[in-house]
Amino acid sequence: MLTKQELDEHWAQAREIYLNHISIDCVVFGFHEGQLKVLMLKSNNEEAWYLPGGFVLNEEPIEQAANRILKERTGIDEVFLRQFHVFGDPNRTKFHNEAYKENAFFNQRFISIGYYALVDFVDVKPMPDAFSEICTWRDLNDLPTFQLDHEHIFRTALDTLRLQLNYQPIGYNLMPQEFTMPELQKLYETILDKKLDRRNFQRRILAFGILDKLEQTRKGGAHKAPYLYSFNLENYQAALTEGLQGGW
Amino acid sequence: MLTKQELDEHWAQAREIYLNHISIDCVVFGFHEGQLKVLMLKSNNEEAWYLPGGFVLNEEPIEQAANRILKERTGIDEVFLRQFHVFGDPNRTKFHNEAYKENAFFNQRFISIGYYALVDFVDVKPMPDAFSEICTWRDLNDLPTFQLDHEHIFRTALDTLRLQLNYQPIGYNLMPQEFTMPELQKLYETILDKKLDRRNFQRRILAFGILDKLEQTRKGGAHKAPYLYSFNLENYQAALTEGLQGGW
DNA sequence: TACAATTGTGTACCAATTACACCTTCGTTT
DNA sequence: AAACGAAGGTGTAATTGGTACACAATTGTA
Repeated sequence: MLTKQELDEHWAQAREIYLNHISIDCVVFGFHEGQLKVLMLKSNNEEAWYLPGGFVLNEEPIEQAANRILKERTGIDEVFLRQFHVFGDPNRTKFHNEAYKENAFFNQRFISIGYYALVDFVDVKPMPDAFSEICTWRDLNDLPTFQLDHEHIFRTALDTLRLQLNYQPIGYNLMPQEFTMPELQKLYETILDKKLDRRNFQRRILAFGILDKLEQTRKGGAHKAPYLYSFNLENYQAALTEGLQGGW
Repeated sequence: MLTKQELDEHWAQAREIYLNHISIDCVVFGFHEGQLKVLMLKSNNEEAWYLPGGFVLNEEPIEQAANRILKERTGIDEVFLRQFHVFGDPNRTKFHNEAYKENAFFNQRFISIGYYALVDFVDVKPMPDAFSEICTWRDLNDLPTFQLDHEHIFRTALDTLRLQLNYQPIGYNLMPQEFTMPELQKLYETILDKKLDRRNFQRRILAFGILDKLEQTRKGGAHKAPYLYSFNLENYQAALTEGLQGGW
């Protein structure tokens, strides 16, 4: 944790250590208790929430910068992280610039590269940044007011995720090591915001060949115990690069 | 056309009028005589070709910058133009920086936003920029040596285009007003680099409902005259936003 | 007028998706 | 301990979509 003075010095140097005009914003998706969550921070100054973000060091690849930023807010590394869009409207940080005008670094236009991440909820240790008092998961059904254009960024990420679902396997990054078929289905239903047929979902997802059926079942519920599954990493990776299906 | 001196003055001011560290590169696809083409420029100094590119003015939205750059090289406007990836490796312009080291503006790291465009070949009037002697279409089967990471940028754009083909109608921007079914099929085959069944292609593309069959046929070939089609703009736009098909 | 080449159209077959039903198993209830 | 409710496991018929073909029609040319 940095002191106020160290922070001031950091931002005073920011124009020298970071690339000017470029920022990164991350939409971090997690899944917990049947709900899709997004990691957000609450601004110190106002009743507005924003997405984890940061800047690119002078000699740092942008993918590495995104990873670094993610790690700073979550403590985790080596996660599913993809750029999905660049937000380059000159007015997108107008309000921001006013609020932080005492900070010279923020007094410039930023073009933000949007990344979205899929992470295992339980691995994340949310950590606030220098401008926030709270860093926590927000339920997609109970989203707060967003700062700047972060609602637009979030919405674009969600749309991208839904589209990706059609030709990329997802779940490995969002589910625990072992999970049941109904739990995986709930993930898909939550992302798509749509009910799926239990039997058809199972057949289709199994046909992809990315799951291993385990011997054990999950006892405890007041009903028939479902089988446990885990992802077959080899096939999963293959499906990631190949794409699940073609069109033409 | 600017004189050498005007150019020098322009680049001397570049750090003030353009956002530093940010560039835009465009992969412009055209289709002519059954061949897919990409617009490229040949460097004055070396035997290397590069993609149309440029920079973002201080208060300019990036989409507008991409459009401006495209118009400067082609003369056309209001075309299909989509960002597809950001290239942010710190070494990507290393060679570039050396070659242009007398130009202060180029002596910095650039993160490049990649756009791809689909344009009607005949509308384009290729115009060289300040660093090129030639601006012209290059056949995808006969590509030159690329400068910097432009081969990677081009390849990523082509992969994106192929993927988009699965859930977006394309063709309106690449085909003339009226065209025959075999001509449209050739476009798809060229993009995908794959033969398609004539009859199945026709059934499938017609099922999308984005084509209007015209009364006339195209005479002239030494064979049965094919019907002419045009795109139904209303349905085409709808398909663009809706996506041609879903997965889940 | 016959021919070669190309287009228009149709159909049988297989694969994938959809819409369902029935049985099994778990903890709970009585 | 037997019955029950609720959820999971598995199967199948009907429909849709995709693939692989064949044949007739039309064009300019030989």
